Amino acid sequence: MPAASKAKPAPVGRGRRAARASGDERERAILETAERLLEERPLSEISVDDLAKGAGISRPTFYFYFPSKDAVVLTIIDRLVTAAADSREEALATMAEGELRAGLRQALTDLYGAFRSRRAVTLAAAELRMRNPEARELWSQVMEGWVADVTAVIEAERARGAAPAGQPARDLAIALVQMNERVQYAAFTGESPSLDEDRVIDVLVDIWLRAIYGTAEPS
Amino acid sequence: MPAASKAKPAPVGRGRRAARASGDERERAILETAERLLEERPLSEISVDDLAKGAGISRPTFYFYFPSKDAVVLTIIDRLVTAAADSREEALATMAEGELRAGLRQALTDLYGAFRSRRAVTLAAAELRMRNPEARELWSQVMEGWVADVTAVIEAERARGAAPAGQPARDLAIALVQMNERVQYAAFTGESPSLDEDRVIDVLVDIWLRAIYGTAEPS
DNA sequence: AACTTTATCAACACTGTGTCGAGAGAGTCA
DNA sequence: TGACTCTCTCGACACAGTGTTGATAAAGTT
Repeated sequence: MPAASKAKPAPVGRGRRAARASGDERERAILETAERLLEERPLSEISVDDLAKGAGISRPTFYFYFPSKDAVVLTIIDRLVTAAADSREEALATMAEGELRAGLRQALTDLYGAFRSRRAVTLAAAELRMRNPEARELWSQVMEGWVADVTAVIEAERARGAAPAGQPARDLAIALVQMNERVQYAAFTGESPSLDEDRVIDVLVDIWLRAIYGTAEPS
Repeated sequence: MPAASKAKPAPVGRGRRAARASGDERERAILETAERLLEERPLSEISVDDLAKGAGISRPTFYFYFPSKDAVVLTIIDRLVTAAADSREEALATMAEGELRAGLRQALTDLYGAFRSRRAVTLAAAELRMRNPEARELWSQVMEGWVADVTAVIEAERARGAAPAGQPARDLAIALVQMNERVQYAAFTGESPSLDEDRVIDVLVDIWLRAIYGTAEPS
């Protein structure tokens, strides 16, 4: 007996049907085609037919594997989001007690790297979020997780007297996390104005440190 | 002679054809219909037929007035953007020398108000920007203007010794302006996480002041 | 009255989505 | 072996939306 045949816990699937046997191959082909095409052009300019053709099947057959174009992208985003969540947790873990400042830079660098390495998917996620509630929900969870962790860090730093009081920690965290999202997105698209890719981290870290540890007075 | 008939300097028009005589009325009806429908649902769920019906004309007749749905929205955005630019200039003008800190709060408040009062249009602009180069360009100009002014303010404050040195003023300005855009957008949609509408200004002003005037050390 | 301009829309061509129903091929089992 | 059941495939269809064409009406001009 080859390997898994019944022992496949239904890949949960962002609304897509469970896969089986030889069909796995097709499914992978569709996902790979989608990732490839997203490197070339925006999601809105990719049709179901493009995905089907790229995977070597007809358009109706595509619908055997995924209920829509959005579902394909959602599956891809799901992976990115999982990877990003791991990056975040790991980064914040190594950032325990004491050297928070250096740890923060590391955390922002790792997270930035996670999205930059999948730039095309990140941009597709932003596009899909505009019109797809499921994509919105998925992204929302990433942001919530990130905000929750940052809030905890800020509160801990304030509690041990390392950071001065100020706006509610969660409010501060929301604004900072959203700043990162927008600044990174702009750097990826290269729109103008935007930060050069190699300036992003320095600028963001500086603002984070000042927002968390600084006051509004020059020293 | 009624009034203007030939003496109409062709309203430049975001790609739309010049209007005339009784057609002006229709054109206005289309724009008003668009604004009204945008209060109800996202741009992607509004069709050319919806706009035509709302203005009391057939779909082909719509194309006599505007070349596409996007052109209608672009015209609307153009007005918002012009109003926002005025807000910005005015706010920064009253913010001359000295009381920069209070002026900054006023400037952010005014700009926030300009977009909040046209929430539906602001959200449509964000949506259109994703897939329309002209909308991107238009938005880009607003951001550039804003960044240029903020850069000048930061440099002036540093020059007179009121603000400490730090990241290049323009880089700082880009990140701060983009933070505002994202935080305001999130507050408008009410996505989660997002700041409560009445917390937005306090939080943003605090971060701006710390980023510009503060250092990364608690006082 | 002939002519021009503005304004209107039915009918068409086209692109893209998603569904239906008729199979083909592979595996099961009686 | 032959009936049965899966998985997988796709031609043909129905639909929704965009944008164009060409015929025509109504109003203004000469």
